[in-house]
Formats: sequence, structure tokens, C-alpha cells
Amino acid sequence: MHKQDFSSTPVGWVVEMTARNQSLMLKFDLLKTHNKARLGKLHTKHGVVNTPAFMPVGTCGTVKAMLPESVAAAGAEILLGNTYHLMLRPGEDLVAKMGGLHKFMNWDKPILTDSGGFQVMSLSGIRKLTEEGVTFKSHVDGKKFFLSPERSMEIQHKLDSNITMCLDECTPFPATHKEAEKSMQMSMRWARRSKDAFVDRDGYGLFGIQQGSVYQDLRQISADKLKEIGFDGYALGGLAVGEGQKQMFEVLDYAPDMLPEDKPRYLMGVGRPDDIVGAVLRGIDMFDCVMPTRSGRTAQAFTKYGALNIRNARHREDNRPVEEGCDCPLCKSYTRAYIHHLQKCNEVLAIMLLTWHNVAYYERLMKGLREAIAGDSLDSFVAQFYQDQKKGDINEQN
RNA sequence: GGAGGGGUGGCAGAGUGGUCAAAUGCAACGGACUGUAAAUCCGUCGACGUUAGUCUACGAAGGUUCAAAUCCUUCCCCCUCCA
Repeated sequence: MHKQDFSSTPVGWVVEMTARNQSLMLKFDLLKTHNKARLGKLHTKHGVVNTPAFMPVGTCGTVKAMLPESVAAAGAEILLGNTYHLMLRPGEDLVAKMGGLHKFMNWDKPILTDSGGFQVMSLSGIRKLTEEGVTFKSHVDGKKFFLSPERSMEIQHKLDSNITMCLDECTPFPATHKEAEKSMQMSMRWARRSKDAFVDRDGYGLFGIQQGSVYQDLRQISADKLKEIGFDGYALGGLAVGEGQKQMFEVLDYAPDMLPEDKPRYLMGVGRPDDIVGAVLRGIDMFDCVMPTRSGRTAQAFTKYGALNIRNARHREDNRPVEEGCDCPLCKSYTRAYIHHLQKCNEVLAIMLLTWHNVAYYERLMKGLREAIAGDSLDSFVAQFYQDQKKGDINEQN
């Protein structure tokens, strides 16, 4: 039902690596590789996602401060929703009643939902963890909510999520080898239960999540277990939780290689632009992060020449756009001086425009990476990226 | 003309003898943000000095006191009510 059109890709000699003799329902075409970097296409019921892909985060059924139309216009082909938050409000049954999350929020492209696994870590103060699952004391009204792998699958199914994530425990950092192993092993048991409870549908899929903190042997055990169960895609979890880029890259130097080559690899929660570039070079296909949207609300603008704190006094009389050549509404029509002014006045428009710009920046970066892989120019693209990012300070001096 | 209230750091506003270079909020300046409890959080915010510390400061000028933003005297200015 999702016919591949290889003739439209920039490369005519596409390598088709997708295993066809399987029952899984989410199709991934690995089109090309350059060293470890990969170019691909992920086919879902709601459309195609070109990888490497960045997914804006829309936790509560909205990418904060953006219309779904704008998210699409900024170049996003898929976005995130969140099981925990939508379970609390408005509840998965209501979303289902309203026709599913796509219809409810007016986004007809693919949606990936996180399972609540991140909240197991981020809301550790208001939850209780057992082998059976996790009980949250709602941060909204204190009501108790129980989330098990089975419940998480049920909720994500009712939300009509294209990509369901296994319920896991995002292992906090730092963790001792013993702690990381215990946590990872439970996540693997939960992965088994998630798979058993997941309902297969055409154009929908389930991703497993590798854990193991920064320990190579644990990452291997986790990967082996996930492969044994079998998933439509494989995520790397428990990274970008405080270990720093150097240590994260050390893990990424080996962890993606432990996962099946013909399935998408998703690095959860990452990251800054340079994190993403480094991870693509290490074989990651999918990313999500609150960075562009949250930063849009906290006055940080990402640009080719590095990040700008738009609140800084030096922008007060700067009549240049935030980023020369960017075609987002902020850069097309407004100056740094104006967005600085809006930000200083706490105007919502500052948040809207900066968020849009940041999402557009991220999506442009991903497009650049995809085109560079397709056009055999990834090395020079990446070299230029780092050179431009470093140039930031000089660019700011005029 | 009569009665009363008040002048504190960029602003608002605590403080009424030593623990005050002066609470708190705002503004200003800078930083952080990674599967979103975030339009959030953190730091700095009289001057000089890295620190110890020194100096200048609560309308102005005098005074009382070991010690004054705080008490007294005079002056200047603002506000409210009554005529």
C-alpha cells in the first residue's frame, strides 16, 4: 500500500535493504549510507518520513506555541505526543472518541508517542515503580494513575499513534553498573510485555528501547534482547540525561552498531544541533528534543552561526534578521531588534516567532544532512557546519 | 488659612537606635535549558578591591548618642481632607 518511488530520490542506484519477509507493519527503506550515516524513508499510515529526521515535541497534543500547519510549513514530517500527559488530560478515551490524536489536534502526518518512560525518570518524585508498572500521582490533581506496559500500549493504540514506544525506565545518570543493569533488565521485561500487548496494524509500528546507561556490555545485552523480541525500530534511551556530549558520543560509537541495520534507529531526547550532527555520523536516523521549542520560549534562537540569546542587550538596535537566508516568518519579515523588544515585553508573539524559527532551523539542518548524504557531500557539509557554528562569535561582533 | 500624612537604592515598597550597604517585587545585566510538571529556572545588581576590607549612602543642614535610615531642631519638597 505504500509504494516506494525510488526514481524520485536523488540517487538512482538505491540500495534496498528492507527485509520483506516479515510480518511487521512499518516499512523502512535504507536508501544509502555514507560511512555510518544513513539516508532512509519510513512509511507509515499517515505518510512518509525522510530520515535522518527530527521530530518536534508536542507533549500535550500541541507543539507549544505553534499551529500544526506551521509545524508542517517549518518542514516537520512527524511529531511526538506523550502517553502520560494525554492520559491525564484529556484522557485517551476522549481522544479516541474525537477520532484519534491526528484528527483531534489537526495533524494528519505521522505521530510517534512516547510511552511515559521518560516521566518515570523526570517525575520520579511523584511515582512509585514496581515490576508490574508505575503508579503516578498526577501532577495536576494528585489522582493516581497506573501505567504498565500493557496500559501504555492500550493508550497509545487509542491515541492512534503511528509509532508506539515500549514502556521503559529511562535510567537516570549517573547510575552504577549494578543499578543500570537492574533498570535495563526490567525495561527488557517490559519490552517483552509491550510487544505482546501491541496490536499490529498496517502502517503502524512498535519501537523497542535500548538501555544500559554508559556501559557497553549492558548496551549489548539490551540490544540482543530487543532483537530477540523483534521490533519495527530501535531506540537508544537513557542518553542526554547528564552524561555530557563526550560520553554520549562514546556510547554512540558502539551502540547503534548493535542494532539491526535494516530498521530505523531513534536517539531519544537528543538534542542540540551539534549533538544531532554527531549522532547522524554515528548511524542515528531519528531524533526528538524539546530544545527548539523550549528555547523558543526562553529567548534562545538557533542559527547557522551558533545560538543567540535574543534577550541580550547587544540585539537592541540590530536590524538584521535572526538568521540571514532563513525563510521562516521571523527571519523573513522582522529584525533582531524587534524580536528582542517583543521578548523584553513578554509578548506571546516573541515565543511564537522564535519557536517557529527554531523548528525551521532544526528541520533545515536535517534536510541539509539528508541532501549531503544523498549527494556524497556529507564530510564537507559537516566540516562547514562546525566551522560556521564556531564562527558565531565573530559574526556577532559587528 | 486649618488639620493630618509623607520624602529609603532605576521604580514600587519593607525597615523606626546597634544583627543595615538596607527585606521583597519589578526593571536592568548575564547564564542555563536535551523521550516538556518549563512563556521556566539560576546568578549579579552603590563604588573601589581577587580576599580581608575601605569609602560614599535612606530629601538638606545641624544636633543627641559609644552607635542614627531610625531620636531632636531648622529648612526644602510632595500628598490628602476641611475652609
